[in-house]
Amino acid sequence: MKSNQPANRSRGRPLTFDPNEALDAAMRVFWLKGYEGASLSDLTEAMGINKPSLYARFDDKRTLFLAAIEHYNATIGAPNLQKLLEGKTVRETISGYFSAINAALTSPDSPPGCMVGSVATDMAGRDEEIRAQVASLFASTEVFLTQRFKELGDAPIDERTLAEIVVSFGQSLAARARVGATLPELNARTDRFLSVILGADEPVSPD
Amino acid sequence: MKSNQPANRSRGRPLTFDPNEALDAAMRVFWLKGYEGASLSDLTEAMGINKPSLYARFDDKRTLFLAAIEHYNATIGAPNLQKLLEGKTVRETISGYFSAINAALTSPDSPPGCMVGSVATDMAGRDEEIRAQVASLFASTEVFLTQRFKELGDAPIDERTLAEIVVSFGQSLAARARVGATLPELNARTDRFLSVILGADEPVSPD
DNA sequence: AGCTTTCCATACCGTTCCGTACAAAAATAC
DNA sequence: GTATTTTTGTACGGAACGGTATGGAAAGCT
Repeated sequence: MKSNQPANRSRGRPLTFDPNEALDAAMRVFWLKGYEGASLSDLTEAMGINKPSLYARFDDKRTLFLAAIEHYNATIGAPNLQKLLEGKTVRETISGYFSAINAALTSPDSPPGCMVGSVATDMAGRDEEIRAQVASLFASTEVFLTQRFKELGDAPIDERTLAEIVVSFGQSLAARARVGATLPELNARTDRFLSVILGADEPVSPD
Repeated sequence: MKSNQPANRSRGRPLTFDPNEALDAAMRVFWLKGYEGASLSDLTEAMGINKPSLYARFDDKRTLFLAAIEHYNATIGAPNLQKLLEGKTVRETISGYFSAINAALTSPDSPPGCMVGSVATDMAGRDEEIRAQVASLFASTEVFLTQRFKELGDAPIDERTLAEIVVSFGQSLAARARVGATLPELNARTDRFLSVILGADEPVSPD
């Protein structure tokens, strides 16, 4: 991983922007417009910087995209996964997980759907490094869920299979959100799914 | 729908290309490269025509993309749906359906994954007409499965819910194929899914 | 044949693309 | 204060972008 850091960070003209905020803005542009659909003008405008600053900090457009995927995982994917630690039963855990990702997928503050599940997965078809990165994210998500289900101990079926099915359903929710499904629709779909997988119980949506 | 047909098709210089084959070639370019990632040069080269011919027959790039989605549905999506008519039980039907789409998703003759589920769904986030078109395809697929399950009569759960879950799982298979999953991997995932949804029985994969 | 219709190939249009050169600006170091 | 380091804004390249004008080529019609 090539580093673009200066030799002495304390000297020289200070940055006029927060690199993390700029990366967050870039992530949202890619999330909405896709990789090729996001122009450098789109990016620099949203990031509030000029092109030389972008290149000095993030090398080039493709490297910035890779960083944006990591940033998405760090700021959105991982926090959703942390919801898995709250429930005390498999049902509570899965329900809380879906509740969190459904809200994220339909947040009015963000582009629709999942950046990894739609934009990066599309891009995975034509870029080997991104393909491997996204495949790794999918796989590690399933590993994480499998581990959590085993810790909880009350899964009605094989934990890995349950994790596969839960992650798979989550991916389909992302696709639905991308094509316009609302939060209540996603929650209703989730409730029906849970009823089939785990048997009838309290729904995700409180109404 | 604006038509670009000539007034008298029998007169004048004949076409030197098959419009349907050209559309098929364009579909594959979009399928691999995405909408913005597919340049007119990419398209015309794959279609074997020049730009004026493309514009005379398909209006412009975006209209060609819409036509490519329809072509995908007609040549790949619909034939897979027809597999639903072959089985005599819900299990046979679902198993045959997944067997067909898993093969399509990993065909060495095509780009990986599903054009609608990856490329068009990504694009749906930034183009209202495409969003509506893809949402309609998703919805009608679920309607078709629901109807078929009701005809078969042996669904163990509510037919619409089963259709939702089956289509959702199919979408996740498409995402997995896009990021590199092989046919055996998809079939294995499918077998585990079917065991949970419908109970243990013969697997999709014969080995 | 000559006319009309349609299509093809080249060449071109203005714009936007990604990326960079350059010099002024703003900070620390001495 | 002067030198050094780093970032900033502007301005610019060469290439590729989506799209089109134009003139010739290839067919049917009369």
